[in-house]
Amino acid sequence: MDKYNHKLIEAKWQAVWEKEQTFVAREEVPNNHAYVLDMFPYPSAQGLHVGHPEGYTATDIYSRYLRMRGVNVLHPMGWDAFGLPAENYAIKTGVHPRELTWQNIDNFRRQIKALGFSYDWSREVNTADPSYYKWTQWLFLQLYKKGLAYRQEAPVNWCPSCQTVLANEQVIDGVCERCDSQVEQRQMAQWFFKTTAYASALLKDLDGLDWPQPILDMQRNWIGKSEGAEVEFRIQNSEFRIRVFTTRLDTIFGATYMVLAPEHPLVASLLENQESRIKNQEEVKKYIKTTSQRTELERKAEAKDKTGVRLEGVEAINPANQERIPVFIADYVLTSYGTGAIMAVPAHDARDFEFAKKFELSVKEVVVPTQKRTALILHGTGADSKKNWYQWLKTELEQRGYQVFVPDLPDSQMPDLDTWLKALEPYASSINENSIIIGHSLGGPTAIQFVQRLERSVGALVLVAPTCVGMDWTPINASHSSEQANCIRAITEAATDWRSVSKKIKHIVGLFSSNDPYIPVATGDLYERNLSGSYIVCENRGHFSEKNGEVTKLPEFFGLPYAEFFVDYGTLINSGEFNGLDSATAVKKIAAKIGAKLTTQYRLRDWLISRQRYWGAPIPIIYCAKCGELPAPAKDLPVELPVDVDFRPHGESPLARSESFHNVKCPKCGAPARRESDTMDTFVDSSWYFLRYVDPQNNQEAFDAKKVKQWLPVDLYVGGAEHAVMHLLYARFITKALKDLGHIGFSEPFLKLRNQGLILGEDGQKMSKSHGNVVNPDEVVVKYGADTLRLYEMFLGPLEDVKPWNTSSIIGLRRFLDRVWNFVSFPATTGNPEKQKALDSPDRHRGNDNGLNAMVARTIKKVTEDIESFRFNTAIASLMEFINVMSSVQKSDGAVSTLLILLYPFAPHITSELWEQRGFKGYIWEQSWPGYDKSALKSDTISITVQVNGKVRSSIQVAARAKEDEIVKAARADVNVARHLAGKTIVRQVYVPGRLVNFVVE
RNA sequence: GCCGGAGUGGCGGAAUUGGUAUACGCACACGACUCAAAAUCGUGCGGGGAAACUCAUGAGGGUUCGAGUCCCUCCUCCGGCACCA
Repeated sequence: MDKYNHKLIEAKWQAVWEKEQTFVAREEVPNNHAYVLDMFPYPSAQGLHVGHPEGYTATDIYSRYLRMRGVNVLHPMGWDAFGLPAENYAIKTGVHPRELTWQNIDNFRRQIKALGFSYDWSREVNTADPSYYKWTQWLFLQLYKKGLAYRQEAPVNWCPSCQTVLANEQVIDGVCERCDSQVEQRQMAQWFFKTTAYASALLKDLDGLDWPQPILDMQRNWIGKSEGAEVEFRIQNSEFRIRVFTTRLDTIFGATYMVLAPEHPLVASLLENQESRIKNQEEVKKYIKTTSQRTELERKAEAKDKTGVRLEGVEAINPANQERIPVFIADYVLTSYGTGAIMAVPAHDARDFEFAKKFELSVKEVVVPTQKRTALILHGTGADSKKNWYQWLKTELEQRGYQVFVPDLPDSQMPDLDTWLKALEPYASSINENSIIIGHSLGGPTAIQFVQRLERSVGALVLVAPTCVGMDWTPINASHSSEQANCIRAITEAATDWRSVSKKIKHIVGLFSSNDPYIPVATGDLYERNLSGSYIVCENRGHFSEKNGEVTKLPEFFGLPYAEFFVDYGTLINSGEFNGLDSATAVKKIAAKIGAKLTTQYRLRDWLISRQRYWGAPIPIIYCAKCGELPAPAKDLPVELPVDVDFRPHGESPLARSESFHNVKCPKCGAPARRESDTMDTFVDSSWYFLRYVDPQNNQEAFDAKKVKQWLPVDLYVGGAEHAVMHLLYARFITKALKDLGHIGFSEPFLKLRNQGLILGEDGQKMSKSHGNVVNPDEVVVKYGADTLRLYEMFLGPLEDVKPWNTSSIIGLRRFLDRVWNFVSFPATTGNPEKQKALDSPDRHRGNDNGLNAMVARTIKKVTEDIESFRFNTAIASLMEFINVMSSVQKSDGAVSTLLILLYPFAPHITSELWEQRGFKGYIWEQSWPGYDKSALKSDTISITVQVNGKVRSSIQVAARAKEDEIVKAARADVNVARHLAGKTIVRQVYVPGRLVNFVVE
């Protein structure tokens, strides 16, 4: 028998498959078929890299497996052949994109075929071929007819380097996805597909898809649904109205100002209109000018710093409470979302709060947490302070929805912390993360000690004027009474202990009079914490003052739970008749009362498909001076790309400079007209290619509806997660549009989606030319063979994980195949008695094994389940175990043929060869997938783990049918177990059937 | 900042979904074969300990007879989104 020669074998079987058309999908087979699809590649000049075969191998394994289960599988491959790189390369070198692309495709096809994938090559498609893009243009016209394709002047993302328009999705951090140049804004007439028309369906139908959760999340995020209401605010003394969209109608009573986007048309109207009497016209105009000059990127960079200008003299009327509120323009409000105007509720929105802080606007709290907020007031010593300030504070807080506790602390002149803390114990259960603890004077240090003992954290701690009348805070000396000394010590220690409680307190507020001489004592660490910005210290700046022990004014923010703003839903306050309602109910009732319309907004925008490039499918539209914009007649399709075109970028479409292309007769009146010179985004090509595969040669229609009905939707789609939003969203959109047009009968193209994870370079970085860490699969195929590469890529780890390539590990998979080769090739005369014994021994391998049959059955089960759930790495591991155990024992033909069949989907060449060499009947791919005898899995004896107090002490062999009491008895008899039980009392025993016994002893 | 995902030997990764942590592979060490090397085969391989044992799944708590797996707090890394009202 020869050695395993992968080169000969792989060439041989690939030729057989090609000659016998083994993998051509059969249309005549009525039922039981599956469509298994890979994301087709862009045929780049670099050729295949090792990332491509990862997904292709996964679908190939699955396809071959399904075929052995009798399923008729459609498994096609093609080329996403239009696109910028070929055109950019052409600009640099002068090689025509078509020439380059066709060359690249040949290279890709050769590389892919060398890996032995079971594609039905008779269905290959190429999106850059006129026979394909004819139907891309047809698709465009279908959408056009339905009003789903439209042309509009729009600000577009313009890449000055690529000289083209980019979709929002193609602008990453303000720079071009492909060339990293800074993207500019330009006004241009552009073609759009109306993806927004399907926003709700695109969102809703995600529910029924078997897709990876992260992809579903990203799509939901991208569509960005928000439910809310549209409300009109009147402008005082004027006919103008400001229409706003809000998701928080429940907070409308807290709307203390309004903001319009600077580009909002109403702003221009107000400026023109004398009646509106904007007093600061110049300032407003200047602001509008500066914002318009700033690029998207600059706006984002300065996002933190809110800017804006008040429209002096303009006031809006809050329809909820008729209050007159100021109106601003500010660029933190975007024209492109909602109505381009907002009602600002600083108490319940972070951005509004920031803006309000900067412009010193009032903050009005109207929603509080539904869970009752609690406050604990710890007064200092002396009845006076109790009487004076806390009564008032209590009332204030109660009006803000708090439940206020004022523990009756022993009223002594000097604090006794232990006694105080004891008195506080009953209140501990009422304190949660929404609570405020207020410590006045000596209540401060007490509060700190109290928090320290709490198990939960606290919302806010407010320290009020930690003074103690008549005491001298200089270091303790002889003049202090012992009580005074204790007092000083308590406060100082509490202040020192600050760090230990700081993590349990979300916000800390210190209220001191500015001339308080004792601040440093109690707040040394407080100031330090202030630097990190997580609390506020209000020195007495009008927020609060304490005169003769009497509080005269509370800071405004005192009413808020602990943060500056509260964004959650809750219960309404300060909202007139709606007080006490929960947010959700309030929205409905307020809407009814003020006549607001409940609506839904989406973040999703229409899909801009125009590209001012050559290498794409021309948009089939004709412009006639008389008849206007007309679709190209169907009989004229395809509108072919002219070959002799100067495709160097000039900022207009290269096609515009091709006379032969550009000049055309009007299909309606025959007068001279011109063609649209833009081409379509390549994502249009790829959003319907899965339909073309079922009928790739059809030149009468895009696809035969019957064939589509037979094969679609796609049963399994595998590709990279980088297509999470764009490609997958566009393909879903096109599918829905085609359904509504009556061309197909389903609304979701891909029922089941799986992602392959990125394969990183050996250095753990993304493979790229610049890192010099790209691995070319060709080298691996030459050295180790396609089967080894396929196995290696699958064995690397879970399909969806990101994982680094490691060339030195490949050898392990090759060794495995060598062992398979030897195992099958050499006659089964030399069984190793030791191994045979081990195999028959019941405790081999985690127990449960009574020999060869069980091993075979277990492997069939494992491999089958793993293929079904895409865990190819562990399937291979179990095949390795199988070989390891069996390679030196007597083997039956049955075991050998089973091994070959199980391995075939992963390594089709070597298994096909061994099947033939061994003299088994037919071809291996004609065999059916093995089932297994469930009873073979069962063993006569089982292994039971014995634990004492949860620690493993032994493992015992018992008969599979042994009863609990027998097993327990056997377990206790075990020497090692007995030793751990000796002299102890068993207080409990846990028996998990078939697995373990645990004795709990004392 | 927000939304996802992940942290297990020197490395890639397993773990029946709460039940013997480290399967399988790489690397490494030793042995056999060989004049020798490679290849192959065999043995060993988380830390500590002579052993009994004991400590280990990013950190700290919790639930449980029992936690890599469940809950809470935190740290780190990766991916996506980002003024979306």
